[in-house]
Amino acid sequence: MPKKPVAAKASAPEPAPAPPAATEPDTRDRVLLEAARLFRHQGYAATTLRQVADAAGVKAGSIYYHFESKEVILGEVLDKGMLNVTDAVRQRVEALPADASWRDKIAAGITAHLWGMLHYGDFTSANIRIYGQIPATAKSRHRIVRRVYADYWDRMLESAREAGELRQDVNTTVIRLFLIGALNWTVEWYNPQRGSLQDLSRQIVDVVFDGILGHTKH
Amino acid sequence: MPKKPVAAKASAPEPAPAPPAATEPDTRDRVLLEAARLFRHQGYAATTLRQVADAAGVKAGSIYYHFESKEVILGEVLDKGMLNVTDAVRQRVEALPADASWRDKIAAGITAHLWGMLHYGDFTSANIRIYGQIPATAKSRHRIVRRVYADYWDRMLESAREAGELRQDVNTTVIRLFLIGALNWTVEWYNPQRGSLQDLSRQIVDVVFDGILGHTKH
DNA sequence: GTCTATAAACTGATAGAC
DNA sequence: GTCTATCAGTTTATAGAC
Repeated sequence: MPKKPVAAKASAPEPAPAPPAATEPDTRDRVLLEAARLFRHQGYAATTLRQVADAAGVKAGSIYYHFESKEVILGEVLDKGMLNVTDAVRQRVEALPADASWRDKIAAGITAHLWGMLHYGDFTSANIRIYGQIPATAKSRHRIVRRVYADYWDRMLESAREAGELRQDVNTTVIRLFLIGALNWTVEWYNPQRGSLQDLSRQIVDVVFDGILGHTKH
Repeated sequence: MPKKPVAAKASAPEPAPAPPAATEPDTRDRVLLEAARLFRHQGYAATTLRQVADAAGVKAGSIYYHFESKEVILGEVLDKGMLNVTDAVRQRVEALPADASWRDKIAAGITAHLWGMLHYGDFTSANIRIYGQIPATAKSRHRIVRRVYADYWDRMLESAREAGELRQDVNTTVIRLFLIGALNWTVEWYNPQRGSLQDLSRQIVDVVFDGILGHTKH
């Protein structure tokens, strides 16, 4: 049962690994990609390995060469959805100048979360759609990946509050749950034909910061 | 195949219908209730009619006396989730005094939507969780019920905007999608043990109206 | 690495007794 | 109204050829 190569072994005199260029994904990656797409639109239990195999261009039996079971595929799809968004947010926030305000960091986090959600749509949408519907074992194995991301936001919001950049009369956990929930749901309704992602991000950041009433001033 | 009695027939000299008191739900209602609960936690396709029957205290074959098919059960669960919330919001908004501002109406709508989502949790959560995962036929039959509710909010937000009570630089459709999405997601994270629904409603209305920064003034 | 063939179990739905 | 029994079709996963 081969695993995805993570790094070249130091001692093996192999040829240099091919650059991760715009080459077609191998069977293993195609299975994950199509599984995410099918989990998203049909749910986990409703998706058969025959469907995944068909979409990936192999026969059902061949999947078991790459994955131990259907649940292992599920685990990888869930993790990939969360980790992609986590990485996108981290990179964007940490790319800000050292003197950036917490307001700037939160705005960057919102923009990056939106971009990540929509860019990895099948993985992220599958994640939020089916998380409440999967076997308890898969759920508990994935929970830590979610916790890490929640903690990242909690620290950011708490710091902003301590710096006086956030309102004091609303719980930061409530803000985090409300905000992330709202952002997650965009993947269910955003339509690129009705406006650019950049424009949507601007509107959402404005509403999150200043509300929908609009007679505010900074 | 009996249908749920909707109103007493004018010509039939039947005894007065029993008051809809705190009596146990009949088999048909129990099936709907347990189906909603199982759809919510397992998804539509993953839920077997044997599971629904067991939970409702009957045998699988008996379900077909009350429902034509599994998909008919699905349709009723989906409609019930949306209609319950729609009714709750309508009643609460229309109960306001005649001179209520649009701001008051929107606040009442948010509070009622939250209450409805959480009070009919299995139906509403099943609805938002599985809507993207059901057969196209069931989807299209349910779509109109969703459209009615979206239109109600669009009219309310548009009126508020025309009255100058809403910011002009954000699309009202974006506001509606973002707001309803955020409110829907509360059913996935709200925990009554961490605070009352009343307190949560207050915090959410405040954040939606004035944002998370907090240095605003009216 | 991918295939075919198959095992063992489960599915929605129907027929007919009571 | 509810039951038992059953049909025809699926499902995940395995074994072994190539």
